[in-house]
Amino acid sequence: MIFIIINKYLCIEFFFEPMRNCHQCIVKECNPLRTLSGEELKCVSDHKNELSFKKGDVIFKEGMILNGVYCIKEGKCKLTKLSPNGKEQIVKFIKNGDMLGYRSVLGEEPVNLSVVALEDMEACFIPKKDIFDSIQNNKDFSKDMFKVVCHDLKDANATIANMAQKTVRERLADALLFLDETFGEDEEGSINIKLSREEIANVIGTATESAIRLLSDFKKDNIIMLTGKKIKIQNESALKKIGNGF
Amino acid sequence: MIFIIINKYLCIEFFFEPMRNCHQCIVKECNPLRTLSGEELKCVSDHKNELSFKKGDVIFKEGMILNGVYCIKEGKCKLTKLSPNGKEQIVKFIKNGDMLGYRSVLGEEPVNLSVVALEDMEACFIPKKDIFDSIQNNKDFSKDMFKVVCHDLKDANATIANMAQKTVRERLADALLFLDETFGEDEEGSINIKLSREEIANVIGTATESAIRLLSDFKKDNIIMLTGKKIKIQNESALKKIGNGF
DNA sequence: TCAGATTTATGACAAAAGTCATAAAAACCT
DNA sequence: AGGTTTTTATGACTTTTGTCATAAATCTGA
Repeated sequence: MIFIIINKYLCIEFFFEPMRNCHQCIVKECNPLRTLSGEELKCVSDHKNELSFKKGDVIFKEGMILNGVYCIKEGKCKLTKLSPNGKEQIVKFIKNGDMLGYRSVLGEEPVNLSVVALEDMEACFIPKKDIFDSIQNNKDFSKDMFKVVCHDLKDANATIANMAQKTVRERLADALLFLDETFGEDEEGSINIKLSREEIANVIGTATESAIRLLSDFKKDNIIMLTGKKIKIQNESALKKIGNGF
Repeated sequence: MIFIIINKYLCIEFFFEPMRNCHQCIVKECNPLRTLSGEELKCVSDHKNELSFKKGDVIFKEGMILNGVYCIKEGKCKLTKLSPNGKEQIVKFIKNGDMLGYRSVLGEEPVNLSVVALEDMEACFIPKKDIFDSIQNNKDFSKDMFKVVCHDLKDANATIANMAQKTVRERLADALLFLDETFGEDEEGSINIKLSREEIANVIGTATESAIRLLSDFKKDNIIMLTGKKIKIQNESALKKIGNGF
């Protein structure tokens, strides 16, 4: 941001947004975009649209038609599905380096999940034409995209089995380990994502009160430490045992 | 099968297996193979391997490496995932016309599900090289494969939400509607697949006794008719209501 | 900084679902 | 056909989970 001072009473805030280009963006190295040639990347870079989202912003909603995919530079978001009974289920988390919206674009179907920013976010919107062009012309990109979707499908199948077969307590243990693994830990060792108890409940598919109660239980047993929304895992192996049904 | 009669005491049963070729196979029209050119199809046809499975046969098992995909000509099978607690979860059903194993092949990962035949089956095994070649050279095939995987992912996400948010009763109602929709009905209007109560329980993720009890309840309420393993839906709209939480 | 709103926490109770036991029915196998 | 095994069905009981109520803690905005 640059301040242009006109006189002692007037000052224009000038938002200087350098048009960043994809070649310098390290985030692309985390996802299939890494396979693009210089030329292909230039296309993407020219057509992309830089976007910012504030915490709580809805990036897209169930039922919408998407005209491209998002490449997440910064921030985290949740992908949720609304049940007929009105409860929301968190199906997946997306963080910097991930792509978003490819399921809908590649499947040529409307979006089946809603996406809400959990923090302030920076992302690039890439028109679907560029994605389809790259899939057609770049064998490695195509392969990588298949790998991403197939990996999602593998995860989803595992989640189905867990949701169906495990108790809420087991699922909570799994979820805490997953969050720790996925988002890492801050300086103090706490899981690097802030979720409300309600959101935690929506990850494991239970009532908010049940999630709260079980977190309190884990705390009592010195398995985790709770400080506001911060959660720190103290006894990882105990959590793993619980997650596996012991 | 041809009987070659040698003399009045000796008769050779000669299994005459005509090498069927893919061009004449109508099953391919049901899946992405439909997009293949005559030349591409010839490759597949030359390299394919015709296989038969008996009811109960294991087609492949969690953890295996697959060297190709299956195109199902006849019969149904279940895709299951084993939980750490030893219970099996039925994640998906496959029937004639469907492909099988593409998640693993396209994702270049070991198989994450076990597949067991629910009836006698006929299938063709297609080496992965042919699949990858077609993906590279045939834009339509590639698009169709993306659509299939993405659609699976969409379904899986919906299932996660249902498993997490719905009661066992609601899930059973959904499952019956799903089975009816997927496998159709026989002459008498019964759902065209035979599953044990245990398998039904493994679809919805509950104890066998709970599934039995709830089926009995539905029967008492004249929502379904039970004759052995045959299930006939008598009141579809009631099931739909239950599935949506009423 | 304080009032109101939201989130977290906990108790009491109800409902849902699992487990164990047992019996009846069906399927299977020589 | 008859005995054996497996599957289905049901009761009794326990555990898990959800719901409602309420209070404490935390956050938010003028």
